[in-house]
Parts: sequence; C-alpha cells; structure tokens
Amino acid sequence: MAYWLFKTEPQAFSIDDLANCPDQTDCWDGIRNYQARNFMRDSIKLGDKVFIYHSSCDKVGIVGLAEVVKEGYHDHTQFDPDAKYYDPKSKPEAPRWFMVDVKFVKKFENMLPLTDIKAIPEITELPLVKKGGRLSVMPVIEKEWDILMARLL
DNA sequence: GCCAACGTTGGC
DNA sequence: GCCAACGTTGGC
Repeated sequence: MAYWLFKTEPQAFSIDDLANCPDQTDCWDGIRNYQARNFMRDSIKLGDKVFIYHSSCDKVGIVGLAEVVKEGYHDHTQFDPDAKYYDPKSKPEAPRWFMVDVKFVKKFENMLPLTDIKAIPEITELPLVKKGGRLSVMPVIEKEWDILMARLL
C-alpha cells in the first residue's frame, strides 16, 4: 500500500464536500498535469491512503484522510465541451487524462497548516515543501506519512 | 528540438 | 491581487 497527497481548492471541492457525497465517495477529476496523470493512471492502487490538502484558501494545509476505492480510469470531463476541464485534443479512443475514486475516511479535528509541515525537519522528500511544489497529486513516503499522521491525531 | 511567450498555480 | 516558479505551446 502506498500513500499520497491530493490538493484541492476548498471553494471548488472541500473535504466536507467529499464527506457529503453519496457513499462519501467521488471521482477525483480535473487533473491536467502529466506527472499527476501518470500517478493516477499507473501508481495509485486500491486501498492506498490519501491526505486531502486544501490549497489557495485561508487555511492552507492537510485537513483530512481518504482512501482509494477505484483505480485509474479515464476522466470523462475531458470529453465534455461544457466542462471546465474539457480537452479538445483528447480523443475517447485514446484518453489523455485519468482519475481515481476516493472515499472519505475522516476529517482531522485540527488541520496541519503548511507552515507547520515546512517546520518539521524530517519532512524533506514531500514535493509540497520543495521549491515550486505545484504538483497537485504527489506521493508521500511512509516515514513522512507516519510523522505527519502523528501530528494530526 | 530549441526556446520565447504565454498561461496557470498557489502561497503570501 | 501580486508575482515567482513552472509547465505547455507553437513558431522556426
């Protein structure tokens, strides 16, 4: 089993929105970055654990936990001309973008702000703390997952 | 295949 | 809303 961190803008889709979805499950659509796409398509497996991270908001940081309940399949929004993430260059016979389904596990009582994450000396590999960490789907190594989880519980 | 221009991300 | 850092695009 592997560990991941997914970014989301809470004004668009928050941890509470996920908790309120039918079966507390939703597809993680709209990923339009190749590195993140490759994780979605190739690496993220059933049962993997996911930190949900709120970006571009008042309180930036890790807010909750989710679990992968469906492995990579094509993101239907890429073929929908009315969708925000429509990609006219992607063809149904060769989909360019992939997504996974995640299920809500919990919302942490105290979220872990980015500034706190950056202040933990042991957190060195997480792309979030690296220069220009703009990746929206990133792996978290087990050692760092454990450190972060200890701060959140 | 280079690289300048452009668009986007995301913390502050 | 600013702007630095990046990723993508497209002309050559």
